[in-house]
Amino acid sequence: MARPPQFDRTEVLEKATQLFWERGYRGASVSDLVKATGLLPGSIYASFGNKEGMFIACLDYYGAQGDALRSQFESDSSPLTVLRNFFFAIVEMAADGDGSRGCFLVNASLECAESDSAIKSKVRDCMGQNEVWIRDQIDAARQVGELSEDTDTTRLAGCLTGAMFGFRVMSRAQEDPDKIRDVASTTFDSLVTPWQQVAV
Amino acid sequence: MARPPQFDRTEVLEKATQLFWERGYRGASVSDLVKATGLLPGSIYASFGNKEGMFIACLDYYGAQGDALRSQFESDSSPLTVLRNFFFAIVEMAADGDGSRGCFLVNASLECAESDSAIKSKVRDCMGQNEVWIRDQIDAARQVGELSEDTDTTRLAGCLTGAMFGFRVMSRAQEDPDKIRDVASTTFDSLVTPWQQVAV
DNA sequence: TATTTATTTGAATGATTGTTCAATAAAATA
DNA sequence: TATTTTATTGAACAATCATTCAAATAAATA
Repeated sequence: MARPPQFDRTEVLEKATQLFWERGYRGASVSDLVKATGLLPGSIYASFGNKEGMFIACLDYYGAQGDALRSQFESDSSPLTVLRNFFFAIVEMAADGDGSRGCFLVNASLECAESDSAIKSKVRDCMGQNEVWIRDQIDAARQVGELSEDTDTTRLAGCLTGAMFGFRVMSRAQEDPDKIRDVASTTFDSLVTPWQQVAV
Repeated sequence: MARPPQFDRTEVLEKATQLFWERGYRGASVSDLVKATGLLPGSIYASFGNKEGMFIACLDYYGAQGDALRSQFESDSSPLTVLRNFFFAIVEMAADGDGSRGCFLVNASLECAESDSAIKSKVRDCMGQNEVWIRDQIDAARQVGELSEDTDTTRLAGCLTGAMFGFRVMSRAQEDPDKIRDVASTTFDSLVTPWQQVAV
């Protein structure tokens, strides 16, 4: 027997995420959030606790979108294709016009020092999930024989994750889209090709 | 016929850079800067114009240290060795205990949106100088025959720069030092080895 | 319809933000 | 030594910051 929230939580998180993504945690004020989401301060604090709580909710929302994106690529086609498709989907997001925002997680990770511990650990969570998924695809590719048995799957996953961080930085730094595509594809091929082999 | 500044500019820039590097542009307040540098607000504004001016001066200072570091590795030994030594010096800085600050330039680039145009362009300047230097070393290595004539030196320089961005992100994200070393060296080798050849 | 519970409102909070400025101090020239 | 020029001082500025809260509102149960 209570009044339900008037606003659509997803819609609010979407708008808040866009704002934080573009301006950063400290660069977006609560009154900016009020303007962007249409919520008044009281509602924000009732629903998210405080500004940090709202930011973490946005990181969560962004992380969940990452989950959705990744699972969208999963299929019964070859694991290496799944991995490649995902990788280059991210490349396109970075190269695209809106890529100048970079990756919300990477941005948040660099903006916040270790003293913002709640934010940092949420960021690490989401990044970790991504890296584990990548390693899972590599493991699967190895198991199917697309990659050599010698493949150090954890290492390769780490390298690809690092490469993705790299071109997301380039995209926020306003690098030429074609250069981002070029660097990303060259790096992907250089890292993966040595372990590739025809399926058994 | 005027009173000279009382403070050592380099000393002040060093302390301010440390602060901005750890906490970010918006995360470090002017009163934090006052505490860290020992300068009072009036002196800061007389010498640097405003907070943004001081931040840009710090980026400049950091960039100049990069110049110094790079030239420190230049020698008459092989260009590829120069490049490798520089690359792994940065790797060690990232893996080291103090690496949790990441790269000041990368941090600044991600924290600031395009609206912070003066900061953005200073960051791009310094990053550009770094990438050009890397390409110069690769060019030299190609000319000496350490790298194949087919080597696309601009592309390789871009890939190595991107890789360095990547592990600097990992270091700010508090990744395990040994993992950073592993990822960095694997990526370097994967990118460079295919073009390497015995000197003519 | 009356009551309960939660949300929304929007003004007000005190703290902190970046910045200014008149007064003071000190070095260098004349 | 007197004068000029700049640096330093540190209090004060208005603006903005994140946050709070009592009142008003609305849905759901009884």
